[in-house]
Parts: sequence; C-alpha cells; structure tokens
Amino acid sequence: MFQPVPPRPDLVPMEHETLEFWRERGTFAALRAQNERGPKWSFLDGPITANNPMGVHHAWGRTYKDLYQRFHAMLGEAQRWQNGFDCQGLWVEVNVERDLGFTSKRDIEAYGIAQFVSLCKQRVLTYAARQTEQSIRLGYWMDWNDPDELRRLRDLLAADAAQVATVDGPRGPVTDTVEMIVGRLGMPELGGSYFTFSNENNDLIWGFLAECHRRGWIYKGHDTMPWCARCGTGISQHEMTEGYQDRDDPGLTVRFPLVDRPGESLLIWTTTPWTLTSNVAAAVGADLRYVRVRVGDDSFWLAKGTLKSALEGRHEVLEERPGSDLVGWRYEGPFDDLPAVVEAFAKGTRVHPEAPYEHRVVAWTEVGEEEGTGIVHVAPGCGAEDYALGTSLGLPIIAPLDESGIFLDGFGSLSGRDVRDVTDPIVEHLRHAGRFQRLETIRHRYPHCWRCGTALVFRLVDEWYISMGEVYDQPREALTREQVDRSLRYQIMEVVDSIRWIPGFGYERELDWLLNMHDWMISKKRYWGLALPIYECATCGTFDVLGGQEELRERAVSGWDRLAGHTPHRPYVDEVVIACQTCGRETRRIPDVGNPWLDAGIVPFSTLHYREEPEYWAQWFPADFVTESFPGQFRNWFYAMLAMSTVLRREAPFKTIFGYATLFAEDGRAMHKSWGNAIEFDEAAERMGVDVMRWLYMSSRPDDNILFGWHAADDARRRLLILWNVYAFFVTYARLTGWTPGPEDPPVEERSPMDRWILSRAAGLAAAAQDRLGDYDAVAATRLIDTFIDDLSTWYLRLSRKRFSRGSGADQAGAFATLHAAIVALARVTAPVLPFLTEEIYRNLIVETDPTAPHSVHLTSYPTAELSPLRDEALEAAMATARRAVDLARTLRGTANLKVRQPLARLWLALPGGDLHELEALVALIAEELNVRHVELIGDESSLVERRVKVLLPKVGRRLGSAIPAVMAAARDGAVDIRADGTVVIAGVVLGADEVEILAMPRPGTVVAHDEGLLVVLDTELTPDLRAEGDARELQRAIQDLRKDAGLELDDRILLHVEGLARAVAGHLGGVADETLAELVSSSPVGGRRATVELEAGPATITLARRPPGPRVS
RNA sequence: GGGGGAGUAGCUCAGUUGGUUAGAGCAGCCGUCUUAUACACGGCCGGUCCCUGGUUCGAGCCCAGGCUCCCCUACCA
Repeated sequence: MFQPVPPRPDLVPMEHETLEFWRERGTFAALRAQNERGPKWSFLDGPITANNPMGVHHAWGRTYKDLYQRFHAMLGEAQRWQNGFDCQGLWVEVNVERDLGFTSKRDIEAYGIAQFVSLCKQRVLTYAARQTEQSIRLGYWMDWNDPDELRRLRDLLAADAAQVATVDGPRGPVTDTVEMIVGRLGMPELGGSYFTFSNENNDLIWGFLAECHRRGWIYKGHDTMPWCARCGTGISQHEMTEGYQDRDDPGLTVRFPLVDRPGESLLIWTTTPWTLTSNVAAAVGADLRYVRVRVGDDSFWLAKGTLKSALEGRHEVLEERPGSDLVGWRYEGPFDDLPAVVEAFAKGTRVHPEAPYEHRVVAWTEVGEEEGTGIVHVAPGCGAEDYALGTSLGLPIIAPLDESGIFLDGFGSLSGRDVRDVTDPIVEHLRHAGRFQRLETIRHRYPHCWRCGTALVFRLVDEWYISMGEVYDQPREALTREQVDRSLRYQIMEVVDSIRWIPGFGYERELDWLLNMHDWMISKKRYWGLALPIYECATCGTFDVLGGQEELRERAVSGWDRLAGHTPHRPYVDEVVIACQTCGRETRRIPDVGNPWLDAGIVPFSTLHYREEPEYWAQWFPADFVTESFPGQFRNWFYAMLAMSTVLRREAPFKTIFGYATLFAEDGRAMHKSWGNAIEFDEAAERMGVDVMRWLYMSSRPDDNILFGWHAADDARRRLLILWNVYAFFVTYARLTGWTPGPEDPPVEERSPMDRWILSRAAGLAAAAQDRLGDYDAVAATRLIDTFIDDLSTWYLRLSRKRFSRGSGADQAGAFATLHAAIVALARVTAPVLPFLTEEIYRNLIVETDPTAPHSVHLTSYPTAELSPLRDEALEAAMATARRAVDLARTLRGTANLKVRQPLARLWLALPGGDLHELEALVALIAEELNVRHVELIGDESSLVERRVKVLLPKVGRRLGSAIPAVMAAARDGAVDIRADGTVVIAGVVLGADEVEILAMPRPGTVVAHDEGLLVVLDTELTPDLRAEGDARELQRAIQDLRKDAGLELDDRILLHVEGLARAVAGHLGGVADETLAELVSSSPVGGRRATVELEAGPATITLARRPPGPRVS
C-alpha cells in the first residue's frame, strides 16, 4: 500500500528528509559502486573559490554540474565526482587582512608571513566546509569531505601545524603532520574535493613553468603597470576588465610656459595630477592643427579641434601651425626644482647622455582631439603608453611611488605622502607657480583593483611573464607550420578549434581573446599563493625555473631542512638556496607568488595525477565536459587551462565547454546586500526549496541572464505543484481502492486509447529528454517535461478521473497501472533535474510495493529503452486532433452560453482527411468530454461543409512566383476547381495533389468552430429531456458543494432529502444519489446542511447530513 | 575606438530552410470545472515585431543605414 500524500506538499522539510534518507542508505556510494565498471564520462569541475559562503549564482552553475553528472550516472557511466576548491591568491588574503584589521603589506610582514599564510589556509578550510554543506543541501552529489573533518583540520592547523594527526581515507587511515595532511587533501589516499593549494597542484605548476622556460618563453619585464597601492601588487591584463568603474577625478588644465617663446604656454590636460611630478615631455600630433590663442593677457597653444571644449570664455586665435612645427620646443616643467627631476634629467637622453635633458615637445601618433587640449602630458614612469613612448625616444624616466603608493624621497614636500591625497597640494603649487589654468570634475571609467576596489595607479615595476608569441599580420589559414610552432597563441587557437563551445559564440570570443591578449603576467608581489619557482641570481643576473620539489631538493645547497615538513608556500620555501648554474653563486627564489589562474588552469593535470599516475590520467583526460559562468572565464579559467594543456600536451583539456550568463536580482540589477535585493543561498534553499530553485535555473536559457527572485520561484513552484497534484490524486485513489501494481493488471495493448496515448507520450518524453540532455540542452529537456506534465494533468487525468473514483474491473486496473507507470516514468526522466521531488515520488510509488526495486530513483537507469515499445506516434497524432476538437467545441459552448453540465443532443464533426486513427474510441472520448449524446461525422458532401483548398506555399511558392497573389485570392474566395485525381485548378494554375490540402470549412451562416480542416458544429437545441438531465447534473454539483461545506471525507456516506424537485428531474435522482454516496430520505429534511438550487425546472431545496455507520435507515 | 549579441503584448520570453491570420507564461478582465474539495482549466483583452530603406510574389526572419541596451575588448592624456 502507498503512503498517504499531503495535498499541499511542504517541500523544504521533505528535502531535508530525503537528504537524511540518502545519508542513511548510502545512496550516492551505491550509485558509484553500481557504475564503477561502466564506460567513463569525465567531468572536470572548475574550482569554486573557498573564500565566502556560496551564493545563489553558484547554485545555478552547480545545478548544471549536478544535472549532467546525475544524467550520465543514469546512463550507467563511471565518473570521478570530484569537486574543486580554489584556495590561493589575493581573494583570500584580502579577507584575512580585513579580519585582522590590516591596511597594508607592512602590517602583514610585521605580523609574520608564516602565521598569515596559516590563517589563509584556515580561512579556505572554513569556507570549503561551509560550501560543502551548502552544496549538499542543493542536492549536489559529489565525493564530499566531511565538513566537520575539514573544520577539525583547520583547528589543528591553528593550534600546531606540526602535530601528527590521523584521518580516514578511502584506502584506510592516513597519518601525517596536520600541515602535510592539509597539503594532501584531494589526493587518492584522502579522497574528497581537490584543493588548489595542494602540494601536487603547486608542484605540477612548477613543472609547467619549467617547461615554458625550457622553450624560452619566461622573461622578466620592466614596464609601467597598473598597480594597486593597497594590495601592493601589479594587476595583469587578465584582471583589468573586471575593475573598470565610473569615478570622479579632477580634470586639471595646466600651463607649460615655452622657454624660447616668452609669454606663450602650452596647455595640457590631465586627470591624474600626481603624474605631473614626473612629467618629461609634452606630445602633439604631428598632423593635427594647433593654434595660438589670446585669452585676456595670456597666450596659449592648443589643438584647433579642442578650442570649444578646452577653453572657457572668449578667446582670439592669433596663429595656426601643424603639430610638426611644435616638435622640439622647450618648455618649463611643472616641478623642475624637485631633486628627483633634477637627478633624472641630469643623465640626459639615450641619444645625448652628455647633456642634461630639458622638457620638450615630441610627436606622438596617439594624440587626438577628443578630450583635453590635444597636447598630452607625458610621464613615462606613470603610464604604460607614456613608458612605451619614453623608451622609444630614450627619454628620462621618473618613477615617483613606492609599492604602497607613497611618494619616494626627492619629491620635496610630497615625499612620504599618499598618492591619493596629493591633488590639493599639487593644485596649490601650480597656482603659486602661475601654471594653473582650470580645474573641473571629470566622470570617467577608470581601472580599480578587482578585489579591494581601490583606484589603480601606474607604476614602473619588474614583473614576470610568459610570452604568448608573435601576432602575425595575416589570417590564420595563411600561416605556415613553422609560424604556428613558434607562437604559443596560435597553438592554443588550434586547440580551441577542436572543442565544442556552447553557446557557439564562445568559440569566437576565445579566439578573439587569444589573438589580442598580451603576454601573461604571472607574478604577484604578495604572500599567499603559488611560490613562483624562479631563481634569479643576484650576481650574474641569469635566472632558472625549477620543475618541482624533487628538483629543488636535488639542487638545494642550504635551507632544505627548513622547508621539510612544510607545504611549498612562503615563507618556508624561500629558505631554500640553490647554486646558480651560470656562476655558481648562491641564488634565492624571487619573492613573488603566482597568478591564481595558474592554480586553476593546472587541474586537468593535477587532479588526474599526470605525473604520479599517467595511466589513470590517460583514462580521464581530456574531460568530456566542463561548465562555468561565461563572464571573465575566457581570459581566466578557460584560458589558463587551454594555455597549460597546449604547452604540456598540445591538445584540448576538455571536449565540450558549456557557458552560462549572469544572475541578477529580480529588479534586473546586480545583487547587493546594501541595495536590499540580495538573496542568500541558505535563505533561498530554506524558503523556496532547492528543487524549485533548480527548476527555475534549468528552465532558463543559459545564454541569457537570469533575474532571480521570489516571484520567479513562485512560477517555478506552480509548475511543480501540478506534478505533485497528479501524484497526490493517484495515491489518494489507489489507497481508497486498494490498488497496487501486480501481474493482474491488464496488458498495455488491452488498455484504452487514452491509456496507451499517455504511455506513448511518456516513451516519447524519455527519448526526447535523453536526446536533449545528451546534447547539454537542459532548457529543451525541461520544456519537454513541462509539456508532458501538462498533458498528463489537463488531458489524461482530467478525462480519466471517473475511472479512478468510480471505475471497476480491468478498466480501473488499467487506469491505475497506466497512471502509475506514467508518473514513475516522469519521475525517472526528471530525476536529474529535481532529485528530491522525484525521489519522494519514486520511493512511494515503487519502493513501497516492490522490495526488489533499487532503493532510489537515482539508482535506476534512464528509462528510454524500457519505454520505447510503448511508443505509438499515430495514436499521438490522432489524440492531438481529438483534443483540438474538444477545445473548439468548448469554445462554442462558451459563446452559446451552454455549460458543459448541460447535455446536448448532437455534435457534428469533420476531420482533416476525413479519418482518425482509432476513430471509434476517440469519438466516444470526445462525446464524453463534451457531454453530448451523439457525435456525427460529416464529410465533404455535408450541407454544413464546403471544401476549401489550402495552397501549401512553401511547396509552390518558388514555382508560382508572381502568380501567387492571384492564386491566393482565388483560393480564399473558393474559386477553385477540384478534379477527380486530386489536382486543383486555381486562377488558371494547375496545382498537384501534393501541393494543396483540401480542408473542410464551414458554410457561411453556421455556428461552428474550425481549425485546419477540423470542424465542429454543436446542436444547441435543448429538449425537455436534455434540460432535465442538465438539472440533475446541476443538482449533483450542488450536493457535492454542500458535502465540501460540511467537511465530509471522500468516502463518507450521507442522508439526503430533496424538496421541490420537478418530476422530470426526479427521474434522475437515483443516479444523483449514487454519485454523491447518498441515501435518499423521502419523508422529511434530515437536518444538517441545507441549500437551495436554482434549476431550469424551478428551485429545489436540499438537506444532507453524514450517515452514521450501520444498516440502512429507511 | 574595435568585435559580438539583443530589441517581438504591461512584464519575462518563444518564433523552424522567408510562407497567408506572429505565439506561450505571468499580470489584468471574464468565465468554467469540480470526489485533484481554492487544486486546476478555458476564454478575452493586449503587438508600428526599434526606425528607415532595399531584395522578394511574400520579410519578425535576408541585406544596408540609423537609434537604444547588454556583453567582450582597448593605450587614451
């Protein structure tokens, strides 16, 4: 017997019960064991940053991951089920700093790097545990660590990293120091999620970098880079885009007096006043026109095209020259007296090192007239482009800032001041010196640190890069083999070609990035992260890149003992000293840590133990599938994986990549706590339930953004409730009837067309859903499921209800068996999308009555093959026609104001093509549903119908061309000649039988409904007999209403008295009593509930009361 | 600045190789059905398919130009 089902499900507590059930029964472990020997399907998880609780946007992506893994598990495929955590880098550092109240790198160094790094690890373990719990709540099946165990390791690490601990692994207990156990997380002996801070992950990146170095691609660059003064590190190109924000800056116009033209000045414009301290030149466009203007007593030079925007008030143009005339003019700089400037200029230029340099005008192709004055202030130490220009001209370079953004010595009163606070003193200085012209406020997009939000400055620094290779000025297909072999970027592009990108534009976008990207800056002047294995000799300047811990141990000349027992992180790894291979002197590691995308990019190798277990690696590489949110990943995770796999293997690390867009709040804006539109994952899970969330996500188009919120969740829930209601209906009546599945159920081929139809639909659903899910198309799959739920509820069940409540024998058993099978099939098809709801249904419908069945829906196979014999497409097509006929007739009833309760004598029906598969049964079904006594089929010859010709335009359009309007008009008018052989002549054109359809159309003046050759006519005449029967139905409905008012149970019997009933209606009373489980009392009202019904034959009064159990009263 | 995507009902979105009358859900209005006991179902209302031109017998769809929004990307002071 099935367990009773609440009519209104409380989804959230049910989900918790299911989680508990899976835990108790070890369902996930059973699934893994069951598929262990199956064909492999390799999913590679993109690591989630273990730095905060996961958000609802993570749940979107994680639902895809879970859906496809569950789906492939139902296909019997073996999987690795390994989640990943991204652990190293500035993300974590910034939060640890915040917790400690630190504001700069000096605070960290004072605190101690070892302790700081330990806190970073602890933070990762804290949030890995938290995200693990949240993922489990989502229903995400992975080989999860025990969150409590992760927290225990964190606490042990905090107490004493060197203490020895033992943890349980899949192959038995593992004993090691706490620090090393943490460093071995995710390894085979420990199992669970991979952590990018693991020893193996770091070691394989060393191997990758050494390989790059072997090919000569690693170099140290000296350049002016975007720099975050708070974090004290350069920001790479990969990180820049995320940090552009609108910002108000000073727009400062300054005069540079010309040395050789007294009384005249250049006007320059800048939004970064602090860079004026380091000005060395003023650039003009050689081909632009420049003018000298008089404003009051002053005389200025500026570009002609900027006159309107750059000058306020009246001016007079005195002179005009091309920019090339200005080149070479000397001018007085804004801060000529500063010692740093004097010192830098004293060395002269590269061309003339003997003479001190003086400020001068130079030509630059980049100068335009869109902004400012058309004369650009050039400070090579403060801007990347300025640096390139300065270097090419051999100009002096002044670098004013230290790594915290503090002015260095040599800048007078500015020295020691923070770059963010110097605008006012600089403006003040310029006013005093008579150089100030104008100050306004400019709102523009300016780069900010993507982690801490601080506005970036530009700073001259040394950073380490991987060369991405030359960009050739020719199309890819024209490149020679040698050119490709020389340039890494083109090699990556070839790998990109071999990958399936969903959606397709991802392919072009990745290629675009690869073509335009600069060399990969891999260094960060920070503390927590990959220790870059670059050893630069202070003596001879050469450097070496080590390929792993093993090589480090071999080459160590001192300090190895201080690293032993520690993970390869700062500060301990820095203790190891090696000998320079060139000069033999002691050489140390550069202090920089690595770009965190190295950490995530290596996972196709590290998590598959590329070096340690090559056979294992070969079984799972490349991954069949990866998925991640698009924004950012083309230049981050996708890129890093592609680059690293290309270097190491020159092949793709994954076969298919699926990207999805961005999640916003319901108001269309990004979610922000301070805006009050954010929804936390935990809140969403406990209020809407995760199945609702999962349905919402999986039914949304991945390439569009999702607007996530409570209203969207309500819509999703409504769909799921329909499914629930069908299930609840089934269980209610199965329990009342005592039906359970068994061998006595009639075979499918003996069941009604309705039964065979819904089973065919279920078979079709399974096949189509499997096809779509196999193609990573969850939207299409959920649409198919949704349509099926609709068919099941509004067509199958609505029309079959009586068979469950009032049926008997084989027909009833067939109905129960059919609905049972349909719901179970639906549950199995939907299980990957809605793991909780389907589990609930499956457990009750299958496990309750079949102890031999798998204990979970997730242990069953995808049901396509099992159901395929039930497919009957001809029946499905015929049913669609019948359904349309019912819809048309209902519309007619509505317009004629005839309730379905009122029986009608006749319905005339013309069918497209004149026939229908399983005609008789479907016609009976139509009659029943529409409450008509007879359905009469009519053909072409009927007086109700005339034959119309529908011209099949797609077939004949090309042939007919300009004759179409005439043909169509004639066809509309009915001016057609239908010949015996099926051909048709319209407007003098002969159309073949396959070029037209002959449709039945209503003759004008008849009350009918029609659609595509299907035509329905209702006989609206009501005889006394029909009226009486309608009244009886009305009476019955009133009694049922009254039962409901009285709060009676479905199977309660009643005593019923009816008063004032017309004789014609009274004849139907017996039937009414049967339907309402009533025992008629003729003598007097029975007390209890009372109501009056307005019938066609006049009002009647009913009274009813629950009948006590026992023998008949009268 | 360059590249890509989008613009369809009040809202969220479908719309097939170009085919006659452009659809769904939600919202609104009006009904219907009730032994799935407020669970649902149906109908109506609602459209300058962003604008202008072109190709075509025929354009939401193809082409050109313009407008607006989003994304990616970029060295603009």
